[in-house]
Amino acid sequence: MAEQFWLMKSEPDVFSIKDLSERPKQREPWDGVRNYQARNMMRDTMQLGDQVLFYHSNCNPPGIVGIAQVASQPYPDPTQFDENSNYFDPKSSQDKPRWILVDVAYVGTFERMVSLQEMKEMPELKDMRVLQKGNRLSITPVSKSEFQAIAQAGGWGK
DNA sequence: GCCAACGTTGGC
DNA sequence: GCCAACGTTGGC
Repeated sequence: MAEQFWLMKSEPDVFSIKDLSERPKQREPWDGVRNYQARNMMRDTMQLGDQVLFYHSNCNPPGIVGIAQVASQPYPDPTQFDENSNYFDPKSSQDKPRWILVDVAYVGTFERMVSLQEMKEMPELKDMRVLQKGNRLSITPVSKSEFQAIAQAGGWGK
């Protein structure tokens, strides 16, 4: 399959790209997703090695701060079984897990953040899913040209 | 903190 | 299956 690209949102107060870069293996299960569309993309469409734009949400300013990649096959999100977790789901079971995730690995941090504001001003990104009004999905597909435009704006790969 | 947009729940 | 009520997201 051709290489694919994604945007994944994370609140930096909860889990930032710096947190990812400081993990011992620079990799982390992308847990806590409790939206079926986002789950389905991790479960059904993501492939090992897919490139990910790491987006900081619910902060000031929001925007894309770096690059990660898909680092595992899909598997059940362990937090859904943990009664002490905020992400515990009493309707899920080991037999029939409801929530599926992939691991994400650190690739690099941009020289400079590409803010949401800037993204809205880039003509190459006018059709980008995450910029459409009312979009709240935490995982969205990104085209290769969109990915490249953002990476370049972030000073990546020079 | 506000609130628009959207997803989920549950009564019927 | 409809839809009102409610909860969450996330920019501002």
